Amino acid sequence: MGELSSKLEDYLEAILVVQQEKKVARVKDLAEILMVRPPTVNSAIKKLERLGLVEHQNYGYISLTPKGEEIARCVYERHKTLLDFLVRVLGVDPKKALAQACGMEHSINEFTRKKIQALSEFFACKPEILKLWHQFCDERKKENNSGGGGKS
Amino acid sequence: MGELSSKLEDYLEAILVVQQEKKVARVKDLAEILMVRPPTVNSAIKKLERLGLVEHQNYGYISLTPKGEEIARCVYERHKTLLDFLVRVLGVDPKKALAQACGMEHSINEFTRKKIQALSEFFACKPEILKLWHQFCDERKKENNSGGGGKS
DNA sequence: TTATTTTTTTAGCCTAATCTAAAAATATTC
DNA sequence: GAATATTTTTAGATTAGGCTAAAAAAATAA
Repeated sequence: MGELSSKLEDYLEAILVVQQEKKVARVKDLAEILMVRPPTVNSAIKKLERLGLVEHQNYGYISLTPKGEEIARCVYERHKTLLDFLVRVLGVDPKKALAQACGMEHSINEFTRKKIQALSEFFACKPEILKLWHQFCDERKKENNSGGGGKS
Repeated sequence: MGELSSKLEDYLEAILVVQQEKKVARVKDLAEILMVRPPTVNSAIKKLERLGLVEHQNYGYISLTPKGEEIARCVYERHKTLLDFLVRVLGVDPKKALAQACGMEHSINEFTRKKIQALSEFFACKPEILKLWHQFCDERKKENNSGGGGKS
């Protein structure tokens, strides 16, 4: 009855993502995007079935129950919000941002997610402020590059 | 030779924090702040010892090696940066922010940490912009409160 | 339709991280 | 300094999440 683990959240999210791309999700697809072996997917799916979050008959497709889909969507929203913030506001390299968003997406609550999304939109709506923010970063970079040039 | 798990990072960070508060860290202290039982601390400490990150003689105090302290400081910096950002920029309740920072602190790299810190400082340095950001949030809140008053 | 390939499942093993119960060491109190 | 209390350690169990190897089912090709 406790909280769903972040691993199981990952499986739900992956089912949602695969469904969006290929209509239906299979064990193989989940194994690929989560980078685990098929038997690992199998046992995770069984757990999620017991929890009433996915449906799956043997050798068949995997689908989300309404409750499972709700959770999957929450995780996915957090993922998108964080990725967007990292890339667009903080200027993190998209590949590196992806890994970091995947890590963080299990830790934030809905209040925080909304605030982060609002912050991304704040900068998107106010190009002058976005510019000031970039200038602020550039100045700091310069400061760090001066200071300690060569070896002692 | 792979990466340190986030659990083991937590132990290193906790040793650092306890040392700051009480000069020396003991099993009991770590068990308390990490909310686990003493035998759990014991086996974690043994692993960290094998990895050359802590020093500990039986029934004695626990201390960080230089390498362990370096990692502990990195984790702690990420923790502080995230907590500050959540509370001061996003306005998250400090208690809730703590739990979320503890979750996220294992996922971000140094580039991201610096950027988040810079963003907190950007708002701290520019009170007019901070005000605009708060206004932006307030307006969104109003929009959400209007829209869909009662039940259909 | 039979043979081959692919996918999924089962069975069994492993590691990390936790726990409880009890033993051992250390610290405190009388 | 002996008795008591606290802390740490050991021993052994449990759970989550991963793996490999092999069996079973389904899909594809001949």
